[in-house]
Amino acid sequence: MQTLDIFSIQKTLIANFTSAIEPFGVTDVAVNIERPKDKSHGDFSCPVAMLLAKKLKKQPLLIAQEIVKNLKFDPSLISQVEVAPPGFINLRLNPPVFYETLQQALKESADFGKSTQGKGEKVILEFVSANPTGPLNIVNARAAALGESIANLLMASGTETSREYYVNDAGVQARLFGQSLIAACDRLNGKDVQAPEGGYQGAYMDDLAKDYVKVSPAPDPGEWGMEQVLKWQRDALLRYDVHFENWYSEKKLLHDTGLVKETIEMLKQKGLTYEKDGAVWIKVSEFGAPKDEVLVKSDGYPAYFAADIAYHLQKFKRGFTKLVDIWGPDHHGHIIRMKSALQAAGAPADQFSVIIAQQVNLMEGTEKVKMSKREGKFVTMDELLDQVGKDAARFFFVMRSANSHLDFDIEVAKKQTEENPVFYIQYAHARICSLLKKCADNGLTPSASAGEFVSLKDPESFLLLKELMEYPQWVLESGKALEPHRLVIYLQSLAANFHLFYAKHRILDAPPDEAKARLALALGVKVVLKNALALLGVSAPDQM
RNA sequence: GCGCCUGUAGCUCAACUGGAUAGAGUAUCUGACUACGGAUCAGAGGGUUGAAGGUUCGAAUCCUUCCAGGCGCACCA
Repeated sequence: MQTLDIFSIQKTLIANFTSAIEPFGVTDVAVNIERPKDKSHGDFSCPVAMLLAKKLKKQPLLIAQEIVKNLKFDPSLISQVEVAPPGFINLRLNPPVFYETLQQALKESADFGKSTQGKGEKVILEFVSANPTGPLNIVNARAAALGESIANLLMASGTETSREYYVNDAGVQARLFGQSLIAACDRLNGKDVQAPEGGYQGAYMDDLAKDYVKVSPAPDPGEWGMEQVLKWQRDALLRYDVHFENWYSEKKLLHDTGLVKETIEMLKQKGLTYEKDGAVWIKVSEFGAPKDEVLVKSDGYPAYFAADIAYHLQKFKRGFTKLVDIWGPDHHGHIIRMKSALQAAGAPADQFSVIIAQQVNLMEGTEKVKMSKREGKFVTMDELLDQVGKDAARFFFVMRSANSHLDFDIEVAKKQTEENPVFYIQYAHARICSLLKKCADNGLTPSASAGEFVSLKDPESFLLLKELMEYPQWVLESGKALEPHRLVIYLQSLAANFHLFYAKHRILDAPPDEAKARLALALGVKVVLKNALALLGVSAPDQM
């Protein structure tokens, strides 16, 4: 018998349905197997009859009944087929299938959930990419948590993925930053100077100045300062358990190599540019952008946009088939511009997508925390980590979809109580660990093979068995959709179902066969809790 | 003015991308250990999915028009 997992089961079912609808002669309908929202409807559901209804101009319910007549299932796989209004065909799995997948989960352990279902694409995920002119802030922290989790999900499903941090170390920023640092040094010496217009000021600049004056001979203030700030950022991200394969320097890799100039030249040759008011413009408005943009400023320097186009074209040239960027809410207007530019340059623009990590409101209870730089109230990622810790921070940021404007309640995140959703899940894990230990002390060990699980017959056990079986699919889908919050929803449900199972069924003093089977189920839950939390960057403690 | 995002239970958010009776957490109220971790479990109340139309077997989801909030619309990055 071949290995039995959620993917192969679904594949089989789709094949079964596809041949069952062949007699209808409709070819352009894709068979789709869903999880019913209401668990009482069964384990799988197929809405294909409703899709056919339109084409055949017949009642979906009647079509569903006809399909069922044509359906031929392997009886060891499917134990029940039902038609439900308005035309769903619902299926139930044969119980041994669940036992089989639990055995699989226990065997694979830390590898359970990994698959090769997502292989084929080569994804580059660019995120955080904050200017190296100051510490990382809250939105950066959100982007970091999202990016890292998405990368983990993609890789777990076999998608080749690279994480990249684009370092904006060129242009006006660098100059301004250097000047600001000099101004800070002057302030150290008692002079009353401000940072230049649009420059950088704040306690961290003064700290930087104190270190800068100690370095001799004095290096270029802009370059030196940015290196220091980058180091802060790296350290903060490391502390946050966020890693990058590559830090891509705008200056070194795009400007110094002449890539930006080449790109501008290429765009010119394609006839995509024109001159106006002493500047070079790119005709992105012909490709969907609301207006044209400046490529080369009238002072002769390339505009930021030019470097950004070069950078993204380069990503394709480096062999990536899919480009995903995570940007802050203030950049959503750039999406259409970038897409237009890529399209104009002849790149596959639909393979470029942007996730907007929406604004974060820091809350303390019902009160909004003022994000005043001067007061320094948790404006930086480091300060947030000091306050709530890595687990809560990572969890809270991926708990909601990137699109929602997030209220981050520091009070709740700090709490070590049931109000805090992280602890609910971690508690389930710790509880299982403690249970396993206690059982081991009493000479009880979990059973390990499918045949020994037959005593798991109650609805609570089946709920868990089913959820365990579905786990690899949740990993795949959350990754594909670039939405880690889906995995959080899954986790909360798994933890809740375990607590329910635990409250209802005794393990230690059950008859040995039952006890060992239940213990195996608990172990399966523990394995998945730990694996899933790891993908989100949250620890799974053995005790709390 | 134009564009993007958001609007769902008192509050914070889901809803597998058009599917079945719109679900969780929290807050409120009520119940459950002489027992493997009560950081838990069970139950109750709570909804015109911002509003009005439209599309179809079927809409929180799609199209149109409004309303409200946020963010963009630089030869800044």
